[in-house]
Amino acid sequence: MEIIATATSAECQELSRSQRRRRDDIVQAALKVFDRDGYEAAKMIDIAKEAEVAKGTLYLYFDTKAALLEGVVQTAILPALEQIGGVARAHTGSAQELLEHHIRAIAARQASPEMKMLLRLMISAPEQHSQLIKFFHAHVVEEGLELIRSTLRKGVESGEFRQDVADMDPLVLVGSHVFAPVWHNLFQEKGPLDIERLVEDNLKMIMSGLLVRS
Amino acid sequence: MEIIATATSAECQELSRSQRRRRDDIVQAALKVFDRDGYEAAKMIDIAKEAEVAKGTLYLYFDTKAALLEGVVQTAILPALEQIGGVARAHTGSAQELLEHHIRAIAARQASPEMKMLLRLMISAPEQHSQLIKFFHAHVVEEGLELIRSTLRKGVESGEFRQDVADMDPLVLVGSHVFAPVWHNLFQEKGPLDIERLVEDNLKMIMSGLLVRS
DNA sequence: TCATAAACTGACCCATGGGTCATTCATTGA
DNA sequence: TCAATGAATGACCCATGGGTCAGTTTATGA
Repeated sequence: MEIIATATSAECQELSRSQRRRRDDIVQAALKVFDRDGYEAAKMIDIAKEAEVAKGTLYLYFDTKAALLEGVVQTAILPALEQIGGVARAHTGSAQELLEHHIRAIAARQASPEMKMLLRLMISAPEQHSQLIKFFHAHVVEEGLELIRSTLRKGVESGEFRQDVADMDPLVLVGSHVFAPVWHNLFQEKGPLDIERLVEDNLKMIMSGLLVRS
Repeated sequence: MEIIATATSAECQELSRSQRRRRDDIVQAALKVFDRDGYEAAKMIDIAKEAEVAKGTLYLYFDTKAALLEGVVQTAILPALEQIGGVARAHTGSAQELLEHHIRAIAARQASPEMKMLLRLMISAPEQHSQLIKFFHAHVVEEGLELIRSTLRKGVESGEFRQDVADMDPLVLVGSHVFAPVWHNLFQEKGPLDIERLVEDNLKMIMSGLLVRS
């Protein structure tokens, strides 16, 4: 699994328009089947049927099943995971506002179907997808946590947050949101998480805690 | 996957002492291999080697690979998931104390290696383990959340917590802890979660929020 | 229209691993 | 010591599914 692959073997160079379309059909089909069955259980023949091509055709565009997965991650997953930062440095309002913005963004991102699939993929076979996990840790987890961490510091400096907040593990602020992909994988049928409500409740607690003001 | 199985086929009736030991060897070996490789990728021959028996011997004690998994879950997993309730009704202190107690208990439970394995198992093949997932949802997730919910109500009634806390989604109070099994599956090598610290930070935020007192 | 190449097909190959069972080994009791 | 019982073995069977490639169809362009 080469995440930042520099175009290997089958998917080299420029492809013609029709080739590009075909490739995209296959990627979309694979995304659907991988998501439905999981990577291990997904059968190449099913992906072929879904894409309405013969099995052999898959191998004209991707050398192996693993390469196809890589194509899916690169084409359909990673683009959805682009930065939420940027807003951070430009932002001029209160730390509280900024924190709220970040938490909403993280909650929305974690609720996406891509996250659901990614989580299943990574947990099912961590050894095989160690590169993907590394990428995910660096660009989703750490980046997200660091965003919050810096916002907490900012809030302490501006006097909005208590001193000890600066050393707080940022995970406690988004734990219920990063849990969403797990929920979607296991309990989707029990009714989906009400993300909106979760965010509101979380923000309420973050800002005020539970206790009545003494 | 029959979780509350009433002794099917192979594992019927009383077993002799030596048989019981053998069975337990196999369960322990299976637990180890399932945990290491995941259920799908785990090979019966590897479990046999781990238990220091021949492959055929496994089938004297368990009819199928799935039955072996069931044996593992029943023997090694479920007993570790026994109730955290009970304390609830007996407890006489403040709701705040009770809430803290529950959160510590939940955090500890979620940090266990059994949870790590269970999560992987369920996410890898939700269709096959729907019974297990149902059990897990009812006896771990819902029971845990209900415990918190009732404590929140108690705190509102006693005047410790704000009114609106009663309607809060309890997941926001334990999100970072139920995320622990995911972390352990994916990022163990990046250093384990500092559960103690996470609990302390979480409790601090739950009770006081982040803001300076106005 | 026809030659050439590129895209596509699906029957086939074969490694893998769950499950079987004829045979061997160990234990027990007379 | 010697059946007789049952536990244990591992070579074997076979379904599955990833990957191949000789043959077929479609597109191109002179």
